[in-house]
This record gives sequence, structure tokens and C-alpha cells, in this order.
Amino acid sequence: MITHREPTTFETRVYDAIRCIPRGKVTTYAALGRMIGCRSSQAIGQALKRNPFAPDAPCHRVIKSDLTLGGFSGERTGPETLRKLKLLEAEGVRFDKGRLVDGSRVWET
DNA sequence: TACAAGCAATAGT
DNA sequence: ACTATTGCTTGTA
Repeated sequence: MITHREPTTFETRVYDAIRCIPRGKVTTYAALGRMIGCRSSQAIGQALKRNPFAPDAPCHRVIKSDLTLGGFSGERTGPETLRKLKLLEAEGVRFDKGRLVDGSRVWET
């Protein structure tokens, strides 16, 4: 089952950036990569999937640059993704058909 | 240490 | 819609 492993520098950077996101806002993999200097969104997604810092890190506030939901809990689509939408709506972020309604709610630096 | 495979994505064709 | 690219982690030899 689980193998306890220490967080890597990359993961620490990702979670540190995520924790800087104010409640009611979201960010994108690309924007997050820009903050930490990583151009591979896949690496970020992989780090979030492992999520050794969860739930201390609000990984549900990370969406795709297309303003779509993206994935959650290792599922690019499915019930887990629906839960992600629910969490965001609970914070005031409204979605429509899996798409962000207000693009200004994206956290950009 | 070295090599190969995979990922919650993005950009370009 | 499909393919190529990208950076990082994991597993095996």
C-alpha cells in the first residue's frame, strides 16, 4: 500500500505555490509552472496526484489553462472530478458544463 | 549510475 | 482530433 516517501524539492515548490492561492480563486497548471519555473504541466499533475501534502495543499484549486476542470484524484474524468467542481463551487467559483464561468477568478501573478 | 516508462497538461498541426 | 513536446518521479539493472 502506501510507501512513505519524503517530499522532493519540486513537490515542495508546487505545494508552496498552491497554498498561496487565496480561497475562492483558482490557478492553472501552466501558471503554476511559471511560478515555480517548470514548463511541464504533466510533472505538476503528477506531483499533485501523489499529493504527499494533502489535504494541506488545496490541489482542487488547480485547473487547466483551457479553464476546464482538468482532473482530480488521478482521474481525468469521473466522479472524483465532479467532487472537485463541488469544492470549487463551495468556495464561490462557479462553473458551467465543466468550464470556468469567470476567467478573472484565475490566480495570476 | 544509467536507462526506460509514465503523468490530474499544453501547444502546434 | 491527433501528435509532439516538456520536466519530474519511479522502478529496474
